[in-house]
Amino acid sequence: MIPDWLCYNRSETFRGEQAQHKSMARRHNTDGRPTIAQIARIAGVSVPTVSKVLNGRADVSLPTREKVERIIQEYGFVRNRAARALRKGKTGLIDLLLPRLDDEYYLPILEGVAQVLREAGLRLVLTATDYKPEEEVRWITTVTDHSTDGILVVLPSEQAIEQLERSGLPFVLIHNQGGLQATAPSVRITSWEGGFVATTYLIRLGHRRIAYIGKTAPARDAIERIAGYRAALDAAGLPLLPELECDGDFTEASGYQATLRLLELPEPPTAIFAGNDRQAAGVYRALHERGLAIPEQMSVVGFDNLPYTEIMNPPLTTVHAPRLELGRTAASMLLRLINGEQLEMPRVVLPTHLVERQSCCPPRAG
Amino acid sequence: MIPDWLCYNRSETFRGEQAQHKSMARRHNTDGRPTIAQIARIAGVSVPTVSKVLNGRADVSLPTREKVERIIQEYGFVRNRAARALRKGKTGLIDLLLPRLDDEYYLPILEGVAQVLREAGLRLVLTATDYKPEEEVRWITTVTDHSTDGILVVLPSEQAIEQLERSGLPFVLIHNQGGLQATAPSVRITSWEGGFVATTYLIRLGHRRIAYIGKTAPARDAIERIAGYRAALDAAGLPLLPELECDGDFTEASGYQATLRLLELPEPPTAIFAGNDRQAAGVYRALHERGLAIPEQMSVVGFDNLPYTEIMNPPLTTVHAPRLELGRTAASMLLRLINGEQLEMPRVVLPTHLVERQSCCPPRAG
DNA sequence: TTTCATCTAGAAAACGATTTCGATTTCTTT
DNA sequence: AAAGAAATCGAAATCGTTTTCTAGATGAAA
Repeated sequence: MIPDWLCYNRSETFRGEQAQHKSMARRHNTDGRPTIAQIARIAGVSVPTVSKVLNGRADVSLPTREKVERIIQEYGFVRNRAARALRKGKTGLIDLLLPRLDDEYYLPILEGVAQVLREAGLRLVLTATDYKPEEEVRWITTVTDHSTDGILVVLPSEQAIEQLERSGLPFVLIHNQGGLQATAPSVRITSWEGGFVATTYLIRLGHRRIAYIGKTAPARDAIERIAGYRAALDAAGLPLLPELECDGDFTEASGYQATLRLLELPEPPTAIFAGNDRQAAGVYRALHERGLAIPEQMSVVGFDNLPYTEIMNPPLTTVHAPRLELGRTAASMLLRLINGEQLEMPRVVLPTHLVERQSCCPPRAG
Repeated sequence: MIPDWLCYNRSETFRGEQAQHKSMARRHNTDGRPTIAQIARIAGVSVPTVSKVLNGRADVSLPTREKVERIIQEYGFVRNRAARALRKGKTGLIDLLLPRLDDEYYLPILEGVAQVLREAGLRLVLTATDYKPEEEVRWITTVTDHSTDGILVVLPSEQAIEQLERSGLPFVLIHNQGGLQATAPSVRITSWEGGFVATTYLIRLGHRRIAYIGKTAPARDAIERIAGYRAALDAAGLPLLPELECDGDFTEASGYQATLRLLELPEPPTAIFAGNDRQAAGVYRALHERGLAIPEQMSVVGFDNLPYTEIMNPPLTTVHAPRLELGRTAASMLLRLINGEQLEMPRVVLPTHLVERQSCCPPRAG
């Protein structure tokens, strides 16, 4: 009688174990990791049975299940993801495209995405595009194969969005620059409101001459921030003074330069709303160099709430951009899309809020 | 006569295109993405020929190659990574395990790894372990399946290293805490030397009472830093004063606390070597609060050279930890390991160096 | 004891690519 | 023109898993 551990795939067994040399038989599986077939043979069951045990199917008797589980434990078996992905059409991988990795701004976004994916048992494939749209398109091409189940893109270019829509893969955009009519799922922050609130805060403190830095930054968020600034001045009945709207590309250096120019004005401002925290750091440096006290001689407000704003001297009052939530929300939305669910709110906007610290006070009388 | 586009895999063609319903025929490939078989059929060639074109094999005639390439272009075909990975036994994925993502210290490491992998055409799977060894072990288990070709681990735990060695997968450790006798491939920085150089620099400036903060941080790098500090004092014939070696767990708060205690000493130090930049930020805060001028009344040196040290007031003199190179080097080593090469230098140590800025000067006479 | 429903387990067919190897065809060479 | 070499192409096997579908075994009900 033939023992049942010989019954499965006998021809394969013979060729695999007897007719061929050992070295040939395991050409691929060189690291000696067992496959389902080997586990099955050892346990004296069929391959599907092992698969059923692995996937917690019901149609396996308790003794069989326990035997298989013991052997899986003993041999430290883990299943081959590629084979599983091929068969199931899912890879368990999510792509995240970031403009760059050496910018701490994106770090909480990354962290938020990672948190949600970890909870869902998915893994995160990270790609930096270096702000180059061609790079982005190139990556989306390689990403659009079956290698991931979904894509998150931070600051996507128009072409990237087009390509994503064509690909048919689930995706969610973070900080979408695109036009307001766009329908692609996306998560943004209320930059306009942040600019409005920051400026209004300075106005309430009594400031009348408030400068803004960052007019030349092209990102949509930057445009909204200055729009919020202007709207706040307007709402308070204050004039919009062109000489108080400074160029700035959201770098520390441009904040420094702009501040020096502001200080040379016949009538300098009493407060500066830096478009982001990096520019605020430049503002600080210029003010320190000129020996001006913050906030007594100049109030400063930033935007983003980067970690180091807390340890600036004095700690910077700034608009908090909820970047962790940005990442978490986008990832959650993507998960729902992958699940085939409809998003009741495909375009989410997360609120910003002012974090009051010690870089602002009322202007000096006179 | 039978047209040649019908000749390949006829039975499959019939079942796939005629006998079955459309919905059933493409149960998996729901997004309408073409497969090699479909491209082959359209081009009137066999599946292997398309594969050869895709892989740039030589045994394809120019007209055939061009025809296939045109059709691949036209239909926007991209090959299924899972299938390729299964067959080739390589996934094109590298795992990077980081303690956490919300710590900007690791950012340049991540960037360095990403750079090298991008150049190599590999993709980066990112995982944060949150400093929990169990998490780490859990992840290494799921990672040790065939889903990645290699693993990079930052600050690995002992158990993680053991598990990696058992797995047989190529791996490289970054900031390995382990014993000096360990043979696993790893990349570290010269923390001891950094501590030595920083302290010596202060001694050369004329300081005699130099404090160190960060005695309680358990990481190997922290231990080496204080050892370098002590060695420098020793080499200069200066006494090791226990009251000048402060507790500190490398957080901003502990730098602040330690500084306050140091200032209450009957004879406070004239210089502080903060174990890292975060603690240096706490030192600054305490000194600013007490109205002490940096560097005139207190010299400060940090360690790590985080981005914000440049914009501190005054800019912080600190020891540069080459974190980008840490990432690049580790990734390059891993690539070589994956290629089956032997590493002539499995344990690499990258040099640190002092970055002189404006937080140090000679102590006041008397 | 017979009949029918319920469990279990396995054979075989996918999933989509790559690789090997043999069969043609085409090109040289004598 | 015949023989050998080189170029080109495709049939079939394979990677390791999941899924479907069917065949026995077992149990319960009549």
